[in-house]
Amino acid sequence: MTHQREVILEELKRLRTHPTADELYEIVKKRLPRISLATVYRNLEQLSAAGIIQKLDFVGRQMRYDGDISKHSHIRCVECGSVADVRINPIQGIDQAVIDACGYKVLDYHLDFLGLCPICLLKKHRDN
Amino acid sequence: MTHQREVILEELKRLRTHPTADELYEIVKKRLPRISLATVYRNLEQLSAAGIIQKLDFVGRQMRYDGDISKHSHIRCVECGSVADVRINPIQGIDQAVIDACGYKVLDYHLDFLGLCPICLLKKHRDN
DNA sequence: TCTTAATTAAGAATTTTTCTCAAGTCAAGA
DNA sequence: TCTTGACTTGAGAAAAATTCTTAATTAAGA
Repeated sequence: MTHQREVILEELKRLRTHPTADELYEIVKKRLPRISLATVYRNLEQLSAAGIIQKLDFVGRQMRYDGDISKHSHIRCVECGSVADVRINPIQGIDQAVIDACGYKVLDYHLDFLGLCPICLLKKHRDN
Repeated sequence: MTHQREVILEELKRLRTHPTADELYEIVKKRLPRISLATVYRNLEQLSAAGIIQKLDFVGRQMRYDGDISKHSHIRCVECGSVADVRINPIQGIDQAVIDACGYKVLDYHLDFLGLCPICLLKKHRDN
């Protein structure tokens, strides 16, 4: 475990914002000013391959990362792109329903939401 | 409605493969050899903004497009990236549960799956 | 048929991510 | 402590996906 990897993991676990690689790079740079963006990408890739963090590859074009690997849903604001956690009970018996419906074997599922965050909701109300 | 847009929409509606912009470009090019990739992107963007098609921006880094705008789930093969439809009953009362959990207003949700398609499942069995 | 506003093709530019490689670091054994 | 070899880093180049720019063309209404 290199120092760089340690700091990347530490900062990601501390954040609750599901940062992009670039956002995390800017934050880590405050502690390690000489770190390179490729190092951030490389370590995020390895940490998620090892199951230590989660790569959110279903929240739009850009990857986001989550230091919390417990199973939970996300909601993304369609206005500002912010992502929040949503704790919802797992759906029972869904795997078999999918195999029956399409023949694929289910490894995982994501129940994710699109919506408006409290701030953007307020803005909309003001504008109308 | 330009001829290009007509052909793009027609081919997308015909396909059941949730193509990427590039895949659709290759298919449309057989009918319109001089069409440019940017035209395909531009029209897919406009058609999805108009609600005539669906942009799948939660299936990985690359966007995919679906000519079927009826509400349904998708499953993506982790090996080959193929995407199939899954018809599952809508989840009751989920909107209120989310507002309670995180304060965001729900506009839409996606219940999507990761798994293995029948072909890759077979390959895995052969390799082991 | 004109007019004009929208759309096109082509390529440049941008954005996000991955790759390359020389130099640096680490861990374990001699 | 020194050496060795494998792993990792920083920096920039490259790749992949998408968007933008521009002059030319086309669609659609008057």
